[in-house]
Order: sequence, then structure tokens, then C-alpha cells
Amino acid sequence: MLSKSSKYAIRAVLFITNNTNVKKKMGSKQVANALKIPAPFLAKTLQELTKEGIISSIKGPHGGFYLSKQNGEKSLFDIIDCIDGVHKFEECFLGQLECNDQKPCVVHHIYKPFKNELIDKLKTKTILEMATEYAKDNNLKGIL
Amino acid sequence: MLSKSSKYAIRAVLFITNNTNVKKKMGSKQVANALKIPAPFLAKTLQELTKEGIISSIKGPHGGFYLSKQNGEKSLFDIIDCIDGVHKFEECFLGQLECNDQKPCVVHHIYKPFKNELIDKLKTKTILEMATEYAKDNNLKGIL
DNA sequence: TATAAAACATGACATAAGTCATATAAAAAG
DNA sequence: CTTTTTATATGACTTATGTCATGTTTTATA
Repeated sequence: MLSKSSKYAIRAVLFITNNTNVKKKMGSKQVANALKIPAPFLAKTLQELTKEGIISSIKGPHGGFYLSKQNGEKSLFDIIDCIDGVHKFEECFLGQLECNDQKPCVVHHIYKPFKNELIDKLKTKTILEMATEYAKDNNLKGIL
Repeated sequence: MLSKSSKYAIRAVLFITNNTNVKKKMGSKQVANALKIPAPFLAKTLQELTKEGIISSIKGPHGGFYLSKQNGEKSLFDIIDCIDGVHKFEECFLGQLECNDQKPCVVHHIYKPFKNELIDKLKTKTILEMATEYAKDNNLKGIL
């Protein structure tokens, strides 16, 4: 469903959220290592996110990527929109051109509520909230 | 999530189920036209399904693809297994190497029940049952 | 038995997705 | 003001997926 780029982006942003602040930035290679993601590929992705204002970056020594307060108010949906575009969620699970309550594909009534719940969470929760939830569910203590 | 091939295959098999029998077969081009699927591509896919015994075919004039009684007892999961392989369903929605109840990704608890319900339906219901359900939900009368 | 209709088989081509490499620009630090 | 560190920008390369084209085999039918 999501492209690898989007998946990488989401995981990277959550990681950056939980491990940086304005004082303590992080290079793309560090993130790539921690998440086992190909480094040059992630670098490009992080740049796109920076351009869209979803994360922040500073060049030069002790530079790197970090999350500003403003950045934290964005949503994971914004990330997907930035990388893949939104249409990902509008397609029928089985690829039917038309698929709705009147002309449903054979898994429509299973897929629809999942999709709605998913989109709702991705849109409603902020990046900061998501990162906090992640840290809690995985028993991570504070900032690294 | 599913590849285009799998989606094409599932839709084609359901269509064939509802529109053929041993006496009345159907060419791959007809199916392709009806479903707006690229014809030569579908032809290849239908051949793979035939080889796996998921659908049946007869060569020569008035030949074509059709569903035998035996074929109808297979499941949509068998189709996916044949085309994509099963691992499609084993991956984390966000691509984490490890993702389970102890170390969940941020949408794990939304994705998991959906996946379970989906797999259960795809495995449990026969092709024939699925095709019947489809026809009913879409108000299709009998065989074409 | 010759012809035609269809599946079958193979492979070439196109496109997109993902990966990697190189060069440039900015900024901190000495 | 030079060096070093890091982001930024660009593009080449690889792989997988999807699309299309060609020829071969089988079988009904005339």
C-alpha cells in the first residue's frame, strides 16, 4: 500500500522526533544506521520532508535534522502526502475502477472500516503524539 | 499491498466463475475487455492459474477458460499464493523488521485485526462462495 | 485432412521504484 | 580565512513490475 519511501520517511520522522531537539540534531547517516535503512536513499527523502516543512535541518558542523515545535504539529498523513501523494488511499483493494457500498468488491466491507480508522488516526494525531505513543508502547525512556 | 497481477487474477477468476461453466467457456480477451484489463498480460496470468489448477482451460475452437467444480473449491488465498506468494501478509505496515504486540509500530493495533479478518475470509471462503457473494452484492442475475 | 480458433510459451520492451555515487553549498570552529 | 562537517542537489545505475509482440501447439469442424 505505502511505498518504501513513505515507510522509511514515517519511521525516520518518528525516530527523529524521539531523539532530537533544537539543541541536539542528528545526521541522516545516524538515522539510517539506527533504522537499518539505506543511507543515501534516506538522505534524499529527508530533504524532501525538509523542503515541505515537516522536519527541520541545519547545515555545517553539529548540524543535522531535528524537529521544531512547529514540525511536531504536522501529521503522518502529511508525510505520506508529501512522498506518495494522497491517492494511495482512494483505490479499491482489488483494483476495481468502481468500488463503493453499491458496487462493492469482495473485501470492500472489510477494507473500508480499516481504511477509515487508519486515515483518521494518520490525519488527527500529530507527529509528536504519535512519537510519544510509539515510545510508550515500546518502553523507550526519554530522549536517547 | 497486492500486486496488480494478483488483483487482476482475483477479479478475472471471480468473473470467470460467474460467467462460464463446462459447456460455456470464455476467451482471455473477453475477460480482459469486460474487466478493462490489458489483454496479453491477463492471458499470461490466466495460464499460471491454469497450471496451478485454480482454473481450467481447453484449447482449440470454442475453447477457453472456465471453472470446474473442483476449481470452485479453491480459495482466493490460493490465487494470491500462486501469483505473489504468501509473504505479502507477513510484513509490517510500516516496514519495521520487527513488529508485534510487544514491539508494535504505530498502526499495528489497527492493522492487525484487519489483516486477520482479511486472511480468514480469503482462506476460508471458496472461490464459488466469493463469486456468489459478489453477484449478490452487485445485483447480478444468474449467468451472463 | 486442411483450416481456423483458441490456449500456450517465450521473450522483448517500457516504466517505475529503489539504490547508490558524486559534486556543490553552507556554516561552525580553529 | 581555511578547514572540516554536514546538508543539498543531481544524476546514474539496478531491479522489479507491468506491458506488449511473436510464434507454436492443440483441437474442433468443414
